[in-house]
Amino acid sequence: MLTEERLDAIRQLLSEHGKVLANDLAAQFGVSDDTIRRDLRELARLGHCRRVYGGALLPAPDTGTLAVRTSDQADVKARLASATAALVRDGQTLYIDAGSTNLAIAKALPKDLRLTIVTNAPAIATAMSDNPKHTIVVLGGHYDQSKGACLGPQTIREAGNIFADMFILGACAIDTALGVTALDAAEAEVKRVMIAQSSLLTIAATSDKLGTIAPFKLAEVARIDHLVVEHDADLDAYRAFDIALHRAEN
Amino acid sequence: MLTEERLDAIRQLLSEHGKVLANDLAAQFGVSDDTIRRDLRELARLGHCRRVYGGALLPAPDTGTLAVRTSDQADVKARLASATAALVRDGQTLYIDAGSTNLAIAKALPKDLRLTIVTNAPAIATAMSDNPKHTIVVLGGHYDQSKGACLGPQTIREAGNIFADMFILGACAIDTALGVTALDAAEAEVKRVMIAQSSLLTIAATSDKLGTIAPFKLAEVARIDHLVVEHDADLDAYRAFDIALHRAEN
DNA sequence: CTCGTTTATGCATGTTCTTGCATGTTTCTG
DNA sequence: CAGAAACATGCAAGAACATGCATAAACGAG
Repeated sequence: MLTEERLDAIRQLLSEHGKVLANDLAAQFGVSDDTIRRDLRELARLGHCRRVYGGALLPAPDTGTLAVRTSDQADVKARLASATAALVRDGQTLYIDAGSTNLAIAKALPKDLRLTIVTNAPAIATAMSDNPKHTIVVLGGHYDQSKGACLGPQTIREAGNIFADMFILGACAIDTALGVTALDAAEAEVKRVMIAQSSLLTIAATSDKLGTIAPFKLAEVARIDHLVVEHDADLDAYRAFDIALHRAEN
Repeated sequence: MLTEERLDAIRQLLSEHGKVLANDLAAQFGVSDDTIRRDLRELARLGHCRRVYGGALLPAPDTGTLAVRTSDQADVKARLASATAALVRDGQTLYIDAGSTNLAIAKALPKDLRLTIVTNAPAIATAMSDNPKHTIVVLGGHYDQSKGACLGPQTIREAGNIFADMFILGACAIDTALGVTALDAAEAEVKRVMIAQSSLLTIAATSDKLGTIAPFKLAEVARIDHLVVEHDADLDAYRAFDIALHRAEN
């Protein structure tokens, strides 16, 4: 049996049952556990499954409400947030798009700096503490409830008039070869405009985003100026680029 | 059974029943109490539950920044909200501006009606439960943190393109002789546009708003179509006008 | 056909994760 | 206050895992 056939078969079993066990697959296909694990690793990298101890599950389709996603990995996000917030300088204008990590970053922004914050995520606007040094601009448009963001032509039109010093990009996949990608077409459109209108591109990524791929391309990896990751992330593949790499504290 | 599956199952049981007992879970999944306790500890860390002696409960809904004003007179506002929400008809487009009473109204809107909700209050957009029948449009612009609303020329320009069946006007003073007035100039500008672009004008007012006056005039009292008040409000002065008067239940 | 390269695979090694149990502590209840 | 139940912590066994290396098959160029 060819390797590709086996991968297809695993995809098939996954979509049928929602889960697969590494042991079962090894016995079923007559290969070693190691080979199955390699397969699952590859499938996970392509986003076809989510690896768990003992096998793999179908990728979680937007786990529950926005509130749940926000509280998910709250400690990790808080650490990423404070590391990211440290990159901001007095007087800057920031684009911040949607995502629970970006929400945490917005909350962590230094309160003693004069900042202009432009966002298409209403939750970020409401989360900013009442601070006279912070000017907040909301990009309106059609509000996508599952994303927690305003998307669509009106949002893009409004963003077209605003240039920023830094764009804090959220919720996307990063692969050194294929670049920065997003899961949703409408979301990708807005993010592309924000990238084009910003001097610096900053991404704060939880480890599950690194080395993954999504359908809609946003930018090359080389376009990234600051990459903030968890303390134990593997950054070797990124050192070849001209990117300022930052680790969150443990 | 995979560990991840067990965690998912516990999440499921939690959302169904609102609580879980550690003993029951251990028996149900055929693992030790210790393992269940570890699971609950993990779920609590992720914010999916709140640990209590003997098991776990669903987490208390998080308290935002506007929580103080929102919780003020929460019972009164909830009653006003359900009375106001009853005025809405299927297929309508609604302008809803900022204010804690209006936030309560937005939450109380019937979930089985197709509605288009246009608001300059980001908190209202985020508060709407994920409902495919509701289309939500956010009016962007400069976000006034103390008001919790987008105000200014950009907001007005965007509102200029949208006509609604009803405007639910919030946070203003009402006097039978001097009309409907607002406390803030920028706020008043936006409200005036929304009034001009809406067929019906609805106001839900707590009793402390009746018979008071603020600097910036929005409209004559006769312009009001629906006035929703507390159960014990004195409405005599309003009967001379062609206004549909509604009392919230006690 | 032959040689070098690439790819897939299995195995050995060491690491990490999960789990149950033992121990001691905290919390509830009568 | 006393007993029981629930809990936290440390430990150990086993399963699952990652990694490096060796082997064998597949492949392409000369």
